[in-house]
Amino acid sequence: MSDKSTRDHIVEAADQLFYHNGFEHTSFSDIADAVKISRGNFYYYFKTKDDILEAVIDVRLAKTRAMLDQWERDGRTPAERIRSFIHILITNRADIKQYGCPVGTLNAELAKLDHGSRPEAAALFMLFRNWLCKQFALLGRKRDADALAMHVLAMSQGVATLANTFQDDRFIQREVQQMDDWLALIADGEVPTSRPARVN
Amino acid sequence: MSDKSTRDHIVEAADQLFYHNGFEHTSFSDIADAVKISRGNFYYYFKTKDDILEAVIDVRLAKTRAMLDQWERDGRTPAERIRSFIHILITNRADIKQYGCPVGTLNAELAKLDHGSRPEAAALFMLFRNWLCKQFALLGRKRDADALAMHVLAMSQGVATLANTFQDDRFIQREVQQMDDWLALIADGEVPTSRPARVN
DNA sequence: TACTTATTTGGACAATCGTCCAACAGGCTA
DNA sequence: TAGCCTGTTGGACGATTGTCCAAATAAGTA
Repeated sequence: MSDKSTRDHIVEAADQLFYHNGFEHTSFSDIADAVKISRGNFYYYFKTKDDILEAVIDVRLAKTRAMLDQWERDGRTPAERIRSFIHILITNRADIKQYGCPVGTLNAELAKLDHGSRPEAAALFMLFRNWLCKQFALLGRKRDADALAMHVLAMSQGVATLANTFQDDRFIQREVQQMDDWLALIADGEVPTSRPARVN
Repeated sequence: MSDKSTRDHIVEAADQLFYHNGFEHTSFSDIADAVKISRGNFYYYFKTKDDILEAVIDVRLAKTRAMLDQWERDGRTPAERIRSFIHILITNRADIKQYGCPVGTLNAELAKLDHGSRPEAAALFMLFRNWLCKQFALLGRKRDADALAMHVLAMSQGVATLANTFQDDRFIQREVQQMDDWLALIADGEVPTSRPARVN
């Protein structure tokens, strides 16, 4: 039918450019230059720029699902799996320092543009939220699993935002360390529901 | 010399539009329509769009300084003052739900645009950081005051980002409650330096 | 009153945006 | 070979962008 490589190259380049420079700030010409095709060729694969965004989000959704599945196979305990999530901050710290969190910044931009693909971008967050929720439930925190998932998500977002603004690596390291310690307490059942630890 | 009201109206309208729709997505025409002046009149007060951004940031810096000074006068204890900061999330929850944090989203956008005013936007964050740092020092946490300040900033940013994405009010309420409890522990000297609480 | 300065107007400008298409190249089948 | 399908090209299009200015108006001074 169709040679998928060109379409894939477009989506791949758009994905990176949207992350690095933002969706609106990225033009057709920018993507065309990156893929080294003519500007007119886009219309053969995508009707509008918004269609490219949808394709990019779809790819990100698929990649995220694959990553979460992999973590579920690799991590022997729920705590280990949650730790895998937290440690993306370390793994991707170079990119985060330069461009922030790809999920958070995309959602923030689409909110300002009042863009039609906001729900799909939010689904990206929902993927992590539900996965984390599941892991906390397995940890025996069924009652407040979602609250804990949101808490971890919020921390990660905040750390990414500040690391980006202040261009600070060690801040990431420090906050991840704290989250690891916090997670260990949760895993040991030492933190009361929905409340911070209280010293006896 | 010059009637400042027109200039002030421009900056005021630009401030709001930049927050609601983003800097790049806001055009001269948008601002002109809001202020009800002709598009050409901008050049009398500002040479470029970037100059308007600088003016907007300057106003935000001044307003923020005034707010922090006020909190310092009102709050009788450092803990009360820090609580004032945390509770912006509640006070401004309607705007945060719709547009996110004005400081965080501006910094995120300028980072992607690789904009020249990034440092000035970061100074907006620095204002909060230094003020919080001072309050934690007064609380007797001189050694890790800045780390605690960054931690509070990060939490606030993460909460704002997720509240915006998920359009969730109660999430803000819940996280603020947790931060209040955490702050109370810090104020009572019950949380070890740079580490989460450890149950005996 | 006249003259000067301060402010505002509406449109010109070059560039860029997303969109769209007629023409063309290359490979495959008949 | 001739015809057809799949991909690709480069540029036209109307709209919009930020910038800039000559002219008109308002305000203030002599």
